[in-house]
Amino acid sequence: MGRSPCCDESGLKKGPWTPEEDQKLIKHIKNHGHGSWRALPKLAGLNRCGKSCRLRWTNYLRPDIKRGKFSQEEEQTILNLHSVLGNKWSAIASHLPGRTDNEIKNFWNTHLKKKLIQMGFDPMTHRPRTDIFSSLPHIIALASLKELMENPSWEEQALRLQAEALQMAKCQYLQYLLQPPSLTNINHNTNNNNPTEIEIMNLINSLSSPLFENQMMTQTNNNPVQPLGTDSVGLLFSHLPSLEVVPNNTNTYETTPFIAKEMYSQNNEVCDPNNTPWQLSSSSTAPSPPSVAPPMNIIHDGPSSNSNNYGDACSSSSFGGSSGSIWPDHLLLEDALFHDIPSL
DNA sequence: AAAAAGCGCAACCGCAACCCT
DNA sequence: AAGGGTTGCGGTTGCGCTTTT
Repeated sequence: MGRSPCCDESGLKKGPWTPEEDQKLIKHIKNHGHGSWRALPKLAGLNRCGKSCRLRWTNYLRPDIKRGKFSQEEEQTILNLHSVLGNKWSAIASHLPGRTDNEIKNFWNTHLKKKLIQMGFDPMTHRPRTDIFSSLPHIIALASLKELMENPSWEEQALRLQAEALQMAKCQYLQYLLQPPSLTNINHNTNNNNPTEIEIMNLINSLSSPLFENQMMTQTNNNPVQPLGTDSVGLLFSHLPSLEVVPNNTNTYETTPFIAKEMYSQNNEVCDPNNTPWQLSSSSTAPSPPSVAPPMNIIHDGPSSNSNNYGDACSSSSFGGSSGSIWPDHLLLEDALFHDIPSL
């Protein structure tokens, strides 16, 4: 197919727009709409290519554009959507009224991506980076050095830092073990590296620092904050449901209840405390999605089945299917980002 | 105070999908 | 069905501003 010559055409201005050009473009679109972008520059008296005009309008001049800092809600929405959609900036932007794909892309590249990397997460998979243990000695060394230089009681500090770094790494590894399969990988039913319950229990039991408790305590639904004991772990396994999010188009995505909850509920209504299977669709009687939510159907297939990665763990007799509804929000990256986790 | 480095963001580039004839 | 034109999208660049050295 032929490519449009666009800005390569000689004589057309490139680079930053002047206020005069902006005014011409705004005035023309106000009066005539944009029509054919290719024809617009001539009609509007602009020495620009249509592409440049379209970009300027959609990313900057459009009257409904929301400017300023991204709110924490917006930030979390971007993280959630990115974990499902990847770098589909326009799709993500469609859930954030007033924000452009370009703005979201920039925000991701300059802020969120770095934030994830700093916390030891892979920004593409949203999973903890698997090389955490290999880099641990380096991290500990750096952290210890910093403390040594700043704190007179350096021996104590160095020991404390080492312990905390190890705990943090364990937390991240646990998070990795318990996380749903890659959200961007639809065919994930095979996984030969499932952790055993004993491995996970041992890991949990070995974690005891305030740092760990901060990360691992339940914090939802105004429940009294309780550390996770054996029962909690059982619950945790028995309630890792598999969700299918089916957009109106033909693509199918799988996502976590956390993401769905974020997208469809503002008050934790979706996570039914009675474990009633819930279903959301444009025609259902379930809680209506917020205005930013996409017109999707969500099918909840109940507590985790053997068809997913958690099948073995969930069908285990020792972690029997008790009822409840607590999705381990605290195990998810998106939540962790907003907790007060000390950085090393 | 000046230079260097880092950061944020608007704008550009090129590809691919869509549309129209 | 094929081919050319148009639009949309994601990756990248470059520039101006801010912060650090």
